[in-house]
Amino acid sequence: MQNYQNKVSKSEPKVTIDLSAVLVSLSDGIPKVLLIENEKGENVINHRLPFGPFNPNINRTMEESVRKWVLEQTGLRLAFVEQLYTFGDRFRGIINNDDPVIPVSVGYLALISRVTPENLLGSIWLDWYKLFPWEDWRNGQPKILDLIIKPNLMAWIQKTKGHNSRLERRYRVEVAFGFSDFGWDAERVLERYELLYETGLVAESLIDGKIPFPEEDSIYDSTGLPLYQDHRRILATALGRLRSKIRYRPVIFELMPKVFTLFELQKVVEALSGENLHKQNFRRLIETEGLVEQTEMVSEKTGGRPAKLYRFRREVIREKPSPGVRFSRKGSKILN
Amino acid sequence: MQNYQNKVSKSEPKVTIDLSAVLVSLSDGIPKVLLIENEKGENVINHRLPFGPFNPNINRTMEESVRKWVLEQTGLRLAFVEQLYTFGDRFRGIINNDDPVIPVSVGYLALISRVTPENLLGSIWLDWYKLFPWEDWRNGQPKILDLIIKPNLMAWIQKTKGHNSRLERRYRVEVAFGFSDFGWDAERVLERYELLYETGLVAESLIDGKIPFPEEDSIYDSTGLPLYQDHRRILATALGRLRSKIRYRPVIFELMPKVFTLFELQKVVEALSGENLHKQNFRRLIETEGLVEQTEMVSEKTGGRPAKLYRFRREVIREKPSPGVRFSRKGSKILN
DNA sequence: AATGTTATGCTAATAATGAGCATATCTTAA
DNA sequence: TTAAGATATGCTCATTATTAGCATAACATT
Repeated sequence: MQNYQNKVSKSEPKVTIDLSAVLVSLSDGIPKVLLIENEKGENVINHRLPFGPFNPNINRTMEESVRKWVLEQTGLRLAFVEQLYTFGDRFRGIINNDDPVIPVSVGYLALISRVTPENLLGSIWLDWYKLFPWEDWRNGQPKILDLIIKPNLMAWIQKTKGHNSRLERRYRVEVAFGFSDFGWDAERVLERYELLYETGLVAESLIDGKIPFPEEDSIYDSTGLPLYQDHRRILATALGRLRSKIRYRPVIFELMPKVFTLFELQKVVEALSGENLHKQNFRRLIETEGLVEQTEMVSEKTGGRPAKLYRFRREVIREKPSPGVRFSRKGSKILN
Repeated sequence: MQNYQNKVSKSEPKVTIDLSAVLVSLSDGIPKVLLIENEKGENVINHRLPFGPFNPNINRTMEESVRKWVLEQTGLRLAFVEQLYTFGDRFRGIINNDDPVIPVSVGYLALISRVTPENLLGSIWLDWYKLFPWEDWRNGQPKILDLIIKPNLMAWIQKTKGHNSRLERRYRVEVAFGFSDFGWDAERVLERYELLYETGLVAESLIDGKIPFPEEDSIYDSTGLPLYQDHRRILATALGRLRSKIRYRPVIFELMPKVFTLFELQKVVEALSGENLHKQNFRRLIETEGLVEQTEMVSEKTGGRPAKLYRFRREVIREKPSPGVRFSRKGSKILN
């Protein structure tokens, strides 16, 4: 049974597996991500995700290893952890030939119920939308879309010759950025980031040498903070996955305190999805889904009438095939 | 910027990345998976997925590499390919200590529009449900569930001491196998396989040394064909993913010919989901989702009234955020 | 007591879903 | 030639969800 293993392993190149973790939390309605400040250097890029190599001699599973790296680099013990994706074409073919080690990276998503002190190794909790300004529609369509992204994407479409090639680009852009019939689809975070990367609208494109020369320096000031290596791509994957997952698994409660008001819950969902929801319908949704149960307590923190406090109803997991916050996806409006 | 890379790479163990492919197709309403017959040996296990190591010096991306391995081992050129999951704890800690190479495997899913000749290297197309007999509910609840699986799982629950530990096992079993309120959830393929593995109900458990001694040999004859290494686990992941993906992306058409009748389409969906669907509602669903358009042709192959032939409406991708076959999940019945 | 603020209850219109009856159009056997 | 069998297809009705609001409740502050 070992035959295949041995046979195919002969001429192996050295491969390294990096494990990277996206830690998500919230404070004051701001969705946050844990970043670590790079050591000083001549780099433009100052931030990275917690990460480290997978060493199976030390940690039996990759998840164990992720937990270890995160603990070492941030002091945090993770609860909810989920594998995201494995990135095998890091730096898009711009591999440093001096370095015989070719890194593959496996991204993980972890949810943290509240932000922790920022300390070890210069870790900070950064507003997710500082990295993806075009993803936050809670105050209407982000200006950057019409000002910078849309015109540049349109130019990119025109730049190619050939009817089919142009059509293909147009379709990709339309679907990813919602210039099509159905409008903005919050979950397509990765598709959007990939397009911006490809069209040279994020700083990483330059650094990876994809784009020959900065056309307008100012663009990169407004298209979000660039990260080390492909970490922003991993983050985009994480945001997309989280946005879709809250709809069919009760993961949102990993981000909530033990008890909470329905409006607090709504604000968290809105912060993640980047969209505003209809308040009355949201509470009906949550209640009829059986996701929560009342406590006898009320919150004093609200301005007006005190809000009842709820807690997560764990039993819902055995009652429905895919319990989650199934709010509608009919585009973004400013409500209430 | 290279600092981190170098620093962490120092004491790397040798890691191998295997890429495995799950090729799915259909013939005569039977969902099939491509397997390769192992070379002769004293093994019990005779089949494996197409796989091979990722060598970044040869193929820039992992997907490229998967395509190459599949082409070499089966002669097939893949169209639709999607990454599934990365398995880092292969053989569950039973690592052969003579072999310093610890394999991590990245699974891929590919859809093939029709089964191909079975030839190169002894590749065969096998009925998916030969590997997962408990997953096919098209003719009612599979007998194996009540006969073998349920009693063994119940015994496994009782085997542990402590109220909490027992409750936890009970919950896992209930949710995975639908002994809970909502019944069978077709998408939880992996959860079910993992449970069977853990409880020693599939042959791989024995081979990996998880279970000390076969209690009843006959069990393993009925719990499906075991595969090389963790390939059956990869297959379970693939089936679960596919079952969920057809609901929100039009991937089902990757498995269809250019034109087809609505009933043919239904049969394919049923074959994958393992459930029977309501015929009239299915066609209403497909039509109102805008997934198909009529051709002027009709099929002669039907026994009675000739059926109109349809084709996939590609434009649907730009019209809806997540077009797919959103049939209901209200459990399985025998319909029509 | 009036005003502002947030929570919460409720409704009418519309859309989606679940289950099934009825009819249409073919082939094949009597 | 007709009856029987087999599908395909059209349509309905009851039920449940969803959307968009209006309206009221319960607090704090002025």
